[in-house]
Amino acid sequence: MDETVAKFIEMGFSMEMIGRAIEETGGENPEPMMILETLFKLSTSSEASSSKSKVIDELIGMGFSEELVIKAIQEHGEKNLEEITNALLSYAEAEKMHETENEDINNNYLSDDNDDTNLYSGLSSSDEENELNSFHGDGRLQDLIKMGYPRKEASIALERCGEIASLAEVVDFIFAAQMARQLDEFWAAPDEQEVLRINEPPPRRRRLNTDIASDDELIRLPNPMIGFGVPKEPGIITERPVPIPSIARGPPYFYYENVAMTPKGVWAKMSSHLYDIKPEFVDSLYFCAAARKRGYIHNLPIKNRFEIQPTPHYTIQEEFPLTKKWWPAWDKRTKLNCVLTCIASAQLTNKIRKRLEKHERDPAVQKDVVDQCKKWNLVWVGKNKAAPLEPYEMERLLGFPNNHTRGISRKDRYKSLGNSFQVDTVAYHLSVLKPLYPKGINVLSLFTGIGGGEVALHRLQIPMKLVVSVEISEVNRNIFRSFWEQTNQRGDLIEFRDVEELDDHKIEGLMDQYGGFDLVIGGSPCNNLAGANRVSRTGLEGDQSSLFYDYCRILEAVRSKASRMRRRDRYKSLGNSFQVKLKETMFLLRPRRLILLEFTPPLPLPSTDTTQLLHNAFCSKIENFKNKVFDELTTKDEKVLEIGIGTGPNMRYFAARNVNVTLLGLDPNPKMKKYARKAAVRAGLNPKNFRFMQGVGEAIPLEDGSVDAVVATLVLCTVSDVTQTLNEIKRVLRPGGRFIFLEHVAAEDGSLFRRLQKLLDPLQQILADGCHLTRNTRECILEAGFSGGAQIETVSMYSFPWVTRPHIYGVAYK
DNA sequence: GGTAACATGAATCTTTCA
DNA sequence: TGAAAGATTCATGTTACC
Repeated sequence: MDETVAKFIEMGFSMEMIGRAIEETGGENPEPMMILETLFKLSTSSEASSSKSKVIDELIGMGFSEELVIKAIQEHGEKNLEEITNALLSYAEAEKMHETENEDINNNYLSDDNDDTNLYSGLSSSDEENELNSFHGDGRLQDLIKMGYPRKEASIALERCGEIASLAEVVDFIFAAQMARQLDEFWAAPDEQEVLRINEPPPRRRRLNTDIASDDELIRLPNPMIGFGVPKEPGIITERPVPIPSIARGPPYFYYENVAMTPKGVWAKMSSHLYDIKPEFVDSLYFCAAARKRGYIHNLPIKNRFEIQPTPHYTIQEEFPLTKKWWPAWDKRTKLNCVLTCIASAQLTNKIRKRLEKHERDPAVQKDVVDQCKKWNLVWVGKNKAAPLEPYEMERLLGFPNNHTRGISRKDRYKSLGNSFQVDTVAYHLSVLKPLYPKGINVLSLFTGIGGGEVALHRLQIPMKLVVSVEISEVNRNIFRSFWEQTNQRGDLIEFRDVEELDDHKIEGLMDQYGGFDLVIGGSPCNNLAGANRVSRTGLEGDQSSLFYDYCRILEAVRSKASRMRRRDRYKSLGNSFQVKLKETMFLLRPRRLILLEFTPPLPLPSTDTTQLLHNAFCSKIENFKNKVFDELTTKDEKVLEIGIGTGPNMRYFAARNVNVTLLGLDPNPKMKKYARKAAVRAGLNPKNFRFMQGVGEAIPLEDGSVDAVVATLVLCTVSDVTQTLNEIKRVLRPGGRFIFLEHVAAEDGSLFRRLQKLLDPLQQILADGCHLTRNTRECILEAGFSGGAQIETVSMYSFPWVTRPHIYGVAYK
């Protein structure tokens, strides 16, 4: 009995409640199941009849202010939870509008001139209505950015909400996503939570219009440009002055680089798109004999950095000793300027030689020559002979191996080197990864160039288990591949030409295959940012430099997927026991009424009475329902495809209809294979008749008309493209074949439940591996064009989580 | 057709000086 | 402190040459 009580405590019930439940159940040794039922009863009723403070606490925990919660309870009574929630949502909406108005007033007040740069200034209510109504077309993203939302959040919201969404809906989505992120942080592992609590900066929901950044918002370059400190200078710090926002902390790490001297406002914009992390500006002249002013936005730790050995020479004369003999005393340079992509002409060398032969002692001539030498980075290679650096000399300055770029044209060598990292500088920053990844690292390298980041990791002796490289220049790809081969790398190198090839699906596939990325490194093109560009220095929106947004897109996809993988692994590391899952579920649910619609633990259940009872209690109630769905299958269905087979929770339903069925299981996650196979064996299916296929519903790897039936239970809520998935299902079905389905769908338009679904949709997508709450799957199926029509029933039942209802089930005929 | 040489500017930051 | 001058800058487009 003590063990049973302990289990109930572990599930989250209080001792007091368990005592009451045992008492009410009666008898000296009541059945655990009976106690459990009483506990649920008590739990549910206690939610409604508990003290006011408990209700307040819970609503505050949902993100509402204490003041509003009390107001709502006073107005609607503490027992009417639905009315209270409805009222709170209305209050929150009104408060948000009020907040917006205040910000507008403040913006106008703070604005020096009342021109049109502020979108809100002078807007009447009808103007606002017009704006809400006219929120369509290509300018939607820009509108949101002008309103102050980060581009990343805005573009995700637009993508998820769809073309016809109103401004209010998209803004609601962003707001809900912010809430979801905060909840996500709540669910972070204990060690992550500890980090989150320290120096948490207040979240910024809205920003000023940054198209024309004010002076306060500009990021100014530091002087000296030493970032968080450099080895040979005093002032190294080990804690960031401005902490990394919680959303960006922890692995996978990222490291973004670009030129320091950009048009005004560019770094502020890049920072705002990379989690508001303040850039670290470093001039490579503190590492080598040439300047290279760069900004780095990264979430790496900064403590215990170290230099790679051997360290480069610190002055021109030490790096290139042969120049000492010819170096005139009046040229005081010890450092070179930035290595650029172009070099001086041979004609300039000739001109300088001729002038010096005639006027060597003329200070004016000397100054002019030094100016030219600085401008073109010339070094003295003979008497009165100042010449540009050779490519191999640039390689040395930049920390690359000798002849790293050999084998391509001289011009391409200069171009590639001029665009590369300074390896020693980057390696200093990346050195903190060495103790973190002693067994190696998985790298996603965007805009790889000639592989400066990878050379740094190699010189740090951090094994690269995997490098996924994206580089558009064939010349650069060849250089990098050559480096990979010459250094006998043992890891896998996967190359992409264009960042656009790397969509979310590919990223997730790679992460599933290799267990995720540890580092996303890259510097997007600076062509439209660089000071040396006199033709098209058009800023971050320029043709090439706008690829920065692809870096952000890909990084976000990687971190989002990693977050889901981490959560999944966390469940596993905790034993993936039913109790753990249930405890989390019960915490989320208010009131505590639930039925698990589809849950089969990936690992065998612990054989305790309580967990088994719980499992039985939840699953028995849905069994009848699922049986009805699967009754559509007959022994004539010899070859059946199940989309999203997961761990195989439906195996017994298949086995009950046709034990000899040939079952094809499709799932994007290859790790599901072993669980699905075990489930098939447990259900009594012949393992030889079961085939697992890794893939997605949008691209089913089967021939046309090759299966008798397709089954999908709770899958269309998760796929990226419902219409495409349905088209694929039609394609692989034989004529007369049937699509059998069970899905949860959006609640009725305009209902409170629908509003809650809309609010919780982003959270659900994060917690439930991309599951959408607001899909109109019924309409999609009806419009999919199944030639034999479709029969669809709608039911409303309690489910897990409770917002995933109502449900539809039925069959569509090809 | 491919490569190399050559001519071209302005934004931004830094330094100087009144 | 602010204006002015000086210094620096992951470049581009055209032409010449092989």
